This record gives sequence, C-alpha cells and structure tokens, in this order.
Amino acid sequence: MDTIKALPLFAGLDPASLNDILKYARITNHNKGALIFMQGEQASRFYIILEGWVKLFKGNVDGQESILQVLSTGDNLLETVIFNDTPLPVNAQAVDNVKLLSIPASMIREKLKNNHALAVNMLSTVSGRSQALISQFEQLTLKTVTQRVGWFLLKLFLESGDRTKNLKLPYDKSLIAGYLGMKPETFSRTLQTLKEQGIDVERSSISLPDVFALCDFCDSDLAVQCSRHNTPECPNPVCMN
Amino acid sequence: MDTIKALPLFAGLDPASLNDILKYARITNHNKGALIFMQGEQASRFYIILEGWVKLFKGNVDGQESILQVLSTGDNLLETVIFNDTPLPVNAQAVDNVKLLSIPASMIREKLKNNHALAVNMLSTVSGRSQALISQFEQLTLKTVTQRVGWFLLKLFLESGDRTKNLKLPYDKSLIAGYLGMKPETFSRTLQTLKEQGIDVERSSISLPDVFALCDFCDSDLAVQCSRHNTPECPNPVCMN
DNA sequence: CGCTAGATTGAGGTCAATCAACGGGTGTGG
DNA sequence: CCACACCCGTTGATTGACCTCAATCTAGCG
Repeated sequence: MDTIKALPLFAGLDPASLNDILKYARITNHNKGALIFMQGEQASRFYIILEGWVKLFKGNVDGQESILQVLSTGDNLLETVIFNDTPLPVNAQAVDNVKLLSIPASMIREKLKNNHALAVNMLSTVSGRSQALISQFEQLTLKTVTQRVGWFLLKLFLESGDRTKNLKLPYDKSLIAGYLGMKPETFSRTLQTLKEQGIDVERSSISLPDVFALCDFCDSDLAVQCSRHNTPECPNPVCMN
Repeated sequence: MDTIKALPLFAGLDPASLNDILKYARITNHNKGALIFMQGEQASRFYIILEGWVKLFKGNVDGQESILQVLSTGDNLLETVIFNDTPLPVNAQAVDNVKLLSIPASMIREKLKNNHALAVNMLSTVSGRSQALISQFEQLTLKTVTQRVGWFLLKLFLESGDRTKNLKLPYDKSLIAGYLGMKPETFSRTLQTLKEQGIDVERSSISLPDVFALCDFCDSDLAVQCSRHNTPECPNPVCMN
C-alpha cells in the first residue's frame, strides 16, 4: 500500500482524494505470457505496474509483431487513451508474472477534470512516455543494428548504476531483439561481433573490459543519465549518435 | 487574433488568463527551409503553428535524417519538453513559409501549475501526439513500402473529405518519402506499381478510379476518420492492417 | 535420461538503399 | 522568344544488410 502511495502519478495528492481514487482500484495478477489487453478493444481501465515486466506491442494480420516498449514497476499503461476513448492501439502481454493496479478509465477521467495535482502528474507522465517513443523511434530509423545493441547495453549499464562492469540481461534475448527491431538471430550475431571488440557475453551475463567500453554508443538521451556526463572523464563530450 | 483564441489548446480558458498568456506571446515568420530550432538546444519557447508546414526530424552525425512528423496549422511543437527541461530531442524546419505563435516555456510552465483548463487541454494535446507517434511507429515497423504509400494516400483521401477522387500531394515527394521512411527513388517506384493497379498519378495529382480504391490500405487508426466505417458500404470491416 | 524452449550457427534469398545517368519542367538572362 | 542551368523526379543496375529457413546446440527440468 505504501508503494502505491509513492507512485509518481499520485505524488502530492491530498490523502482524501487519493483514497477516493483507490476505493475503485483493483489489484490483479497475470501469469507469464498472459495477454492483459488487446488492440481494438475499448479501454475500460487504466493500469499501473506494481511488479514484473509488461510488453507493449502492435501486431498485424500475418502474425508479425513490433514492440513499442517493455515496461516495468511504476510505469503506467494507457495514459494516452484516457481522453479520446478510441479503440486501443496496442496489445499488452505479461513477460513474466505481473502484478497490476487498475482503475476504471471513467473514474480517472472524472478525477482529472477536478483534481489539478493529478492532471499535472499525468501530464508529466505522458510527456515522459512521448519522449521515450521519440527515442525508440530514433533507434529504429537511424541506427545500425550494432548501434542499437550497443545502445541497449549502455542503457543497462547506466541503469545499473554506472560503475559495475558486470551486467545481466533483464529478460529473454528474443524479447530484447524484438524491442530493438531485429530478429533473435540477428541479435545473436551482433553480440558475437561485440564480443570480438572485447565485450564478453556469456549467456545472459555481460562483462565489460572497462566502464568506457560502450561510450561510443552514447547519445544525448542516455548522456543525461551518465554520472560522467559533462565531466573531463567523458571520452565522448558531443554525444550526437 | 480570433484564430488564436480558437486554438484547441486555449479552448474554454477564461479570457483574463488567456490575455495574460498572450501578453508574452510573439508571432514570427520563417522562410522556406529555415531551421526553427535544433536538437540539443535548450527549449526556451513553446510554439503553435498558425500557417504553413513544419517538419519535425532527427538527424545523426553522418547527415542522415528521419522524419517524425509533418505538422500543420493548429499543431503544437514541443509540448513534451515543457516539463523536463532536457535538451530538445528533435529539429524543426519550415517546409514552406511558416507563421508561428510562440510563448516562453517558463511562462507556460507557470500557467500549467495554476490553470486547470490549460493543463487539461495540454494533456489532451500531448495524448494526441503520443497516439500519432504510435501510429507512425506502426507504419515503419510492420508495413511494407507499398502499404505505407497506400496508407498515406488513403489518409490524404480521408482528410480531403472522403468523396473527391482527385487528390493533390500536399508537399514535395521527397518529403513524403522521408516521412514514410523511404528514399525518394523507392517512393517513385512504388507510385509506379500503384499506377499499374489503376491509381493514376500525374506529377502531384492523384486520381482514384473509385472511392474504394484504397480501402485495402485501411487500418484501425484511419477507419475512424472514414464516413463509411461501420456501414454496409465498407468493403473492409475488419481493418486490421 | 529425454524432453523442450531458447539460443546459436550456417546458407541462401530479398527488399530497399545506393550509385549513376537521364528527363523534363521552371525560371533566368541574353 | 530562345538558350541555358538548375532542381526535382524518374529510371536502371548493383550492392548489401537483414530476414528466412533449417539444422544444431545448450541448459533447465521433470
């Protein structure tokens, strides 16, 4: 319960209205592989991830799918659909066992009309989502396969605190491949080429030769997360990749 | 001035605070080809397009560029950056002569804190932007070149009112090609193949044999704009492309 | 021990990019 | 009014990156 009240979306809300919102909330569990919702459906609820990984993706008739994002604890699903209640544009699937908090869409819509703090928090969230999409977009359109894989590893490295030279892939390689817009085979081959450049890959464990090993793959989005950004230590001051 | 007050972002605002906002607004003109802002800069102002076309794109070091969106009258630039004042993630360029309304970012930020109607409008706008990005994303990842071109023509057809069988390309073919994630050569060749299927292309004028000519390219996003959607007239009821 | 799902490796195919040449409007200056 | 240059778009030939298909391998697990 405390974790719920600590969610960014609810930051700064007065306890009364928070309780009011949570009265209609529901917690659900979804097994690995379960579909949480499908594109084309009407959005009836708004979700927040409490635990686990959720894959957001689009599918087409011939079974192809393209992954928009892989979301985790604290992330929201379907902020954008709250307004225009058009059919859902995406599918969501539980990557592992997932615990979700969900709130009726109509409820959120109602609250947004009156609760200013909530509206501002939501605006901030949606902005973040939008930024992430732009970043994802960039990956797929103007980076090579190798750059995408390097970028992903660097992101992992930065998220894991910037210092540890040993990383662990957070989920299946085929899912990572999909997120990076390539086939598992291609991902595998690309890891091989990185191996030749000194980055050791063993199953799902990665060891970097040094903390600068991935700096070539830095871009302006990632730079802001790096503790060495804008310091003399940064080997790559103009991250324009 | 009336057009400004009719902007979706300002809908329902009380006149006093609207005037307050507009006090700090500025109108600027930009010639065809001019850069309005560049990625990496700090966002100092927030823009609304009053007239003309603006291209939003990302560039990388070796001169490649990928186009996120081509925006027009009434659209906003940089809603998302208002919050986190990180460096801009994109470039904006005037496609033709452009007239912009701009407001200091700090000003908007301030107003959003207090003005609930403005926050709600902004939220709605950002949501729409997010949806558009998802749609654009789908185009590039799980559609063939031909489907993308067909989709673009269909979008044009629907925007032009659903009935006229004669269309006009709104801007340069090379820009359309870029927006659809392909090279001008590829776009040209694809138009040829469509020509063989009965869609007449002559310079920048398109004539459709009948109003259903493009229905194969419909998807759930476009369907909602179609006057024949959910009627017996629709030849393609399950638009799952 | 055998099964299975995920990961790897290899060979071959394909679609769009690239490089290069050409065409045909449009505008300019003589 | 014509000659020329320039830009955009087209067309052709080739390349190459990634996908596809298929076989093999590995680890985890009953």
